[in-house]
Amino acid sequence: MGKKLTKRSEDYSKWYNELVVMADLAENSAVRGCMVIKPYGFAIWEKMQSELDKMFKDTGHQNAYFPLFVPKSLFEAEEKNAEGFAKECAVVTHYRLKADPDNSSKLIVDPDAKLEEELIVRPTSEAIIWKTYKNWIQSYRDLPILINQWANVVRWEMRTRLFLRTAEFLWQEGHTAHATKEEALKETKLINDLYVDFAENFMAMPVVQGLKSENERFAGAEETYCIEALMQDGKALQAGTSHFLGQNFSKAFDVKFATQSGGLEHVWASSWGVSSRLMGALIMIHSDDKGLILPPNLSPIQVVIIPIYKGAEQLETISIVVDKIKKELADFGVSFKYDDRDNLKPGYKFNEYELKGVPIRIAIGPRDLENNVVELARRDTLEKTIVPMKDINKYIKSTLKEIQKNLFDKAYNFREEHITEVDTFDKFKSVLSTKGGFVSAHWDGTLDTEQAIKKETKATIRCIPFSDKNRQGVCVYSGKPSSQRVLFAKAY
RNA sequence: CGGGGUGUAGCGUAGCCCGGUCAUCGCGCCUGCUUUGGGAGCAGGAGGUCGCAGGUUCGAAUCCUGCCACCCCGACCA
Repeated sequence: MGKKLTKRSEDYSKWYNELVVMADLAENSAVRGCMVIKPYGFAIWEKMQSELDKMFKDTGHQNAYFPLFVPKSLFEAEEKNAEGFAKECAVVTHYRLKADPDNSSKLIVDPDAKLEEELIVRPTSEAIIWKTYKNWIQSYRDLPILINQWANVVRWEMRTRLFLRTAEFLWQEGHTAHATKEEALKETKLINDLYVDFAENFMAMPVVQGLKSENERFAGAEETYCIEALMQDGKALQAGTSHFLGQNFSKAFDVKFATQSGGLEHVWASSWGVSSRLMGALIMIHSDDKGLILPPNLSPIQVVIIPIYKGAEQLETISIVVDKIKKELADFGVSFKYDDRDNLKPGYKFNEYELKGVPIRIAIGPRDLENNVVELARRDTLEKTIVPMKDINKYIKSTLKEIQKNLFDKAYNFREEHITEVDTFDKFKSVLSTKGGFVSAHWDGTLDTEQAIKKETKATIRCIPFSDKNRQGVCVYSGKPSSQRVLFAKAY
């Protein structure tokens, strides 16, 4: 913290490190690719968590918690799911350590403490949750089950990237069970819409909403709905997914229910999640050369107040006025911080809160006291305004809204400028290599074409958008007929 | 797992080619005084297994071998 940022880094991992949330990596492979979330970073996550949690509960969901460990046999039950994750699992094989007989200061794994069955550290919880649901569901009266879990999961990725792909990450995972296919599909779509709402209205991050291609789909899913965002460097980021699981898991775990008419059927399911990756997205989508820019709706501190003074006496005079402002802000539901640390100069604090992305700064000094005004500065435009003391609340209320909107509009315009429709493969390649962003192109719907394009350009199908449907054309690669444009991009 | 790079104080680094007062500099930290409207100044001070383990040598941050971690590019992926 406190290091001067002179230019945007191409390397976002480094960028994060410079910012407020830092990963301190231990020096051994056991915690390879894990991150430490520092207090300010975690405050952002908590804010995101609490807003999302509210949205889940408003739509009838409940929180629960399931174990970290999944016995291997359970994991095997759903083949596709197991296949999808088998290559990247942390596995517990022993339950005890003992002193090394050759070196008493060292510990070794006790070979006598080998587990009869290995435990998988959950990469996702479908298996253990469906094992549990089997006992919870007998009748249509037990349905639907609408459960969400806030948890950590572990995926032993070959290559990690801070925030975007860490070995351990925080997320929420929803797992729902329904009596009918229609209901499960409706739930899948409901959450997809909810994620759009959260991304756009809280994160100020415009997203494209649509379906994943079969190739990009979650292994155990019949259909994967996604939201896809575009970062400032022109790369796409999958921001949240919602899966229609059909009866895959209920069949794998034999979860049947008695229907109203006396039949016995497998239940229908959905699962969905967003992760701490969203923090990475939030940083990447709004930051500028001065540091983070947080949308007011998610900023742990919306307003920071910085006193400018000489000597304890002046500080005291200012603090009395600030007390009044603090009270008004609190009544107003605005979160704020009064930074009266004496060992740092105002200029230092200005830069610190700009680095942290606090939306509005109030500076107040003797000159302002005389004129009964304060200086307000907004982080997104860096504009400063002198505001009469009595208008502070009004100004702050409207400015917080304006900043939220401005951030969204800015990101939206950038996104729109970076969706390029192309009709030839040459154009496809040149847009990708020069301008970046989403390339909107016709696709014949085959896996072969998708993989050939990926091999040649590194671009994948990010999303088959819900908008932009039913436009006839020919596939940009194969020339075969196509009924819809899809979005390609290089992705994180 | 393949290809490239890096590892020196809390952070960022110089030194490595050509072994020998080379452990350098900046930020940060501690003490004191002066400062405070855009990252304070001066003076003094603390802080290091030079990634780890071997080897070569009279002598290794520097050369050799092995290992580990991190970063970038692939494969894989939220």
